[in-house]
Parts: sequence; structure tokens; C-alpha cells
Amino acid sequence: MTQHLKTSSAEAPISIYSNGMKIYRQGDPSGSLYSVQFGCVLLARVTYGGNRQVGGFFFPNDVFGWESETEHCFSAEAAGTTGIRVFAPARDPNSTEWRHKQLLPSLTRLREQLLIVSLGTADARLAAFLCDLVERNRNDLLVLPMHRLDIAAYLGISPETVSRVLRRFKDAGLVSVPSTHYIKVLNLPALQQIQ
Amino acid sequence: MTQHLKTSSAEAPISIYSNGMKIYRQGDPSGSLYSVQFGCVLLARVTYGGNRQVGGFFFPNDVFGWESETEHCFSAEAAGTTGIRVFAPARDPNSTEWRHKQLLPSLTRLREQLLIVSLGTADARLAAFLCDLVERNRNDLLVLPMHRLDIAAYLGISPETVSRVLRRFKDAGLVSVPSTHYIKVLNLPALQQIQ
DNA sequence: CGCCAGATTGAGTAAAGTCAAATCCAGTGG
DNA sequence: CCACTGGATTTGACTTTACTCAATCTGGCG
Repeated sequence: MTQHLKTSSAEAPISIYSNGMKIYRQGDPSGSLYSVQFGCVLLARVTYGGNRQVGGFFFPNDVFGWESETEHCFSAEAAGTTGIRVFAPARDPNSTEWRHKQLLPSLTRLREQLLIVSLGTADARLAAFLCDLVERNRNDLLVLPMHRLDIAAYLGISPETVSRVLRRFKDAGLVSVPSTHYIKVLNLPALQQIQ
Repeated sequence: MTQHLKTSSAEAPISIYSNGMKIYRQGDPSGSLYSVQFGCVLLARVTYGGNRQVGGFFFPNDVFGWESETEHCFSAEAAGTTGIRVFAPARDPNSTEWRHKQLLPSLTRLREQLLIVSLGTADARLAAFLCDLVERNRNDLLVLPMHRLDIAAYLGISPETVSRVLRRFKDAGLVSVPSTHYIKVLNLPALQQIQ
């Protein structure tokens, strides 16, 4: 199912994953880094109580796979057909340099996520989530290959609430939803002001 | 009061801040790192809507001050009397090495925070918060010099709810609260299972 | 064309927010 | 040392929000 494509240069090869496949699993040895080429990846883990938690979504040019331990504490799953470039654990200093360059933006990104999720209302969270995606995509038309359940787990709300809030946004003319996995943001300023 | 960190650079001096003082402000130039020696530091910022958001708490041996931009996007405030060691922007490679060692744990820490805040109920969030602190402190007696308002902002709930949940925990014998800024965890396993 | 998982909608319930009042505490000054 | 005082915290009553559970709808796929 996984294909390896050679790129023109000496860069790392691209692996292609289909919807739902795991790039790595919770407990797998860590060390490699992964860069999304196309599609979407989500980090997920299961709590002791059996609940699914989603730790983040990654889109093209995002880098994931960081761990401070020797094991991954999340699984990484492809949402929709997804291309990944793998960077094996670094040995030469040039590669180390590259890794460090990627790390600080990841930290900033995580901080943004934290603030989205700590917002008071479901409306504010979903609005902030959509605004964040528009900014990262530089495009009003969002492709969301993941399930509503994953968005809900990520935002810390129920999937039914995601549905209802999205409907409210539609009725208010803030977004349009041409199909399940596409959302077009029609009024970004209004979305940004929701709290 | 003077401790030696395992770093090749000359020992940095300790600055002492009193309750509520700012170590740096939102918008200040970034670059230096800060290590908490005693007390507690919190990161805070104000949204466009005027709401206060708390990005994290830092206790002894925690390092903060990371930015991927040239400006701080949070303010850092002392909660209670707090000692800080400042590490100026690195120039020698040894110091760079030290900085990178600190960075990955910060990322992991942030990920834990994200999962605490994305929990469904206020009880689960406060319980996870307390468990996290016990683990970091290696001590059942928690010192929480920050205001309830800051804990509430951090957890994404109202201060009244923090109070009420804490009372429920007290009544259930899970914690005792000898005074406002001290919480003793009496039944950690039970707290860990709340969700 | 029918099937099934995912998504949406609806109704009732539980949880958390808001606003207001009461209480507690730390810091101040007598 | 102790009373005073203003801000912080807690408690109470009520309202709003979001969750739960169940039913319905939709779209992709054999």
C-alpha cells in the first residue's frame, strides 16, 4: 500500500499513505522526522480511560515526529491520501542544523493550538480553528480530510456540537460547506471576532 | 541560593521578582532564555477581544522564553516571590547545545498542557492539572502562588468553577486545601481516573 | 440499488457560565 | 498586637450552553 517515489535530487523519498493508515504508532521508537508533502496527518492517542485524543493536524510543509523520549507517545495517521517525506535520525551537523530550524516554529504552533482549545465556547474554538487553517493555507477554501470526530476530539467538544456550530456559521453566512470535507470561509473578519 | 547549572558558560546571575512583576512583556525583543530557580512564572497575553489567556506555568528548573519570532508573544509574570536565572542569546556553540537540550522537553510539556485543556469536563481538567503538578513537583503538597483567575484562564474555565470543583474534590477526600495557595493531594490514583 | 458508516438533527438532561452576595485573607496602619 | 480594609475567593440562584442518546439523513461503494 505504501509506495516510495524517488525525487529528482538526493532528498528523502516520499511515502504515500492512504486514508487512515498509520505513519507510526504510539510506542514505536522515535528519532525520525516527517514532513507532509500533500494531504493531512493527525496525531492521536488513547487515554487510560479509553478516550481518543487528537494532538494536532499537520498540512503540507508542516514537520512532525518530535519526541523528547525514545518512544512516540502519539500515533500519526494519514487523513485522506497523504504524501510524507521521512528524515532519518540526524548524524551529520548540517542535518542537525535543519532539525533545529524546524523545532521553534513547531513550539509556536503548539502554543497557538493550546490557546484555541482553551477558548470558552464551542463557537469560539471552531471559529479560531478555521481562522488558523485559513492562515496556514493562505486560502479560503479549506480541505479537511479528517472525520468530524477527529475535529471534535481535537477541539475538546462533541461531534454533534461541531455539526451544530458549523450549521450556525452556515446560516450566518460565515462559511459554506460544499461537501463534508470542504469548508469555504466567506467572512474571515467575522469569524475572527467570535468569542 | 546560588546553584550551578551544568553549562559551560559563566554562571548567570539570579534576578528576584516579587509577586505580579513582569520578567518580560508581550512585544519585547526575544532571544534570552530564563530558568526558574524558585517560585513560579506564568505566561499571559491579552486577546483582541480583551480576554486574558494564560499559556503556561513554570516551576523550578523549568526553562521559558522560547520564541520563533523576534518578539515575545506573551508576557512572563512572577507568581509569588520568584528567582530567575537569565541566559542571554547564545554565541558560543556549547551554549547552543544547552539550549537545544532544553527545547524538546518544552515541546513535550506543551503537548501535555494541550491534552489537559482539551479534556471534556472541568473536573477532568482540574484533576489532570493537579496530577501534572504532583508529577513535576515529585511532592503531594502543591504550592500554587498564582491566583485562581490565572488557573481558570489556563484551564479555559471560569474561576467560580475552579472553586466549585475544588470543593467537590475536598468533599470527596481527594485533596485538602490548608490555605488558598496550598493544595495537598490525598488520593492521586482517584484524581488520575477522573474524566 | 441497497447497504453502512459517518454526519446531521431533535429532545431532554447535565454541566458550566453569569451575576450578585457573602466570606476570607493579606497587607496596612494604628 | 490587633482592627481595618480592599481585593480575592467562595457560595448561591438562575441562565445559557453543551452533552447524551436516539432518530434521521447523506454519500460512497460494492
